[in-house]
Amino acid sequence: MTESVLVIQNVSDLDLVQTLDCGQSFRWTQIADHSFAGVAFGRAVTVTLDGTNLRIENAPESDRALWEDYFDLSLDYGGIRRELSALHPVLHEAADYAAGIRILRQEPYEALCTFIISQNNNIKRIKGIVQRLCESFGEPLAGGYFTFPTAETMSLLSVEDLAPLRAGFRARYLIDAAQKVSAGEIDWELCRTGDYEQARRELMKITGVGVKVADCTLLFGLHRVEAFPLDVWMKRAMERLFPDMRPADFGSYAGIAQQYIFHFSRMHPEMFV
DNA sequence: CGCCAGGTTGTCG
DNA sequence: CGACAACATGGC
Repeated sequence: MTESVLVIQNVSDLDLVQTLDCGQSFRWTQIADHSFAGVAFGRAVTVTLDGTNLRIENAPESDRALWEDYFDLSLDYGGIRRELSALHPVLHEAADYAAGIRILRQEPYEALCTFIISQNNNIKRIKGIVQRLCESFGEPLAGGYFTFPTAETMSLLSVEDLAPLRAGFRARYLIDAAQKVSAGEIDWELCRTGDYEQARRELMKITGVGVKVADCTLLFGLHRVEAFPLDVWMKRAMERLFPDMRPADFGSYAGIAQQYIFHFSRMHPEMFV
């Protein structure tokens, strides 16, 4: 079998562990120090960072733009980090600590579903449910991987069909999301480019999607980098580390600041005891 | 065994 | 509005 390798050169501000294992995507498995295996856009690949070379195995040259886009390589994270660091000394510290995080440009429906699953749940178990969802209803790929199931496929399922996932009370939310998305009731273009509050309300038409799941979907699925999702970690961090800051104070790249703070906080739980 | 997890919903005051 | 229990499941 022929193995195609795509190499993207001169990549900066990227740490695969920080980016792929920081709770924005639940589809990647670490297989070596700087190497992950996973699926995005229906393509199963292995990604490895050798210095400033990002190697993507099992990817044809024609997918170069797709992977550059997925890892958000056209955005100047160094510049954004300097801008954010000037806002607050603790944000400066968090940004330095998490400097290798990039906001992935995931598929909107996949981001929506995985963050529906994330509610009142832990990352380990979220990954398990997502994996069972793909194995059960996605399309098989080489190497034992599976695509993320489409909204159309999932819209034909019932809550009982999802029982093997052990998603609990979230199962009916997934079905509602699949039905509304497949029926065209969710305007992705509005979510991507419309007024932020309107985009939020668009997603909150789905049962089980509140403010936080909407914010995560907009940030990780539609690259609305002004989104500032507030989960339990972020609420603690805002109280303890940024008592003088409001979410709006973080500006148009608030979502990137949010990821820096989220990762920094999660890696330093002793700060919140 | 009890607490908690990248929350949302429904209900009650 | 704001507070608060219920919701399934399983890791620790």
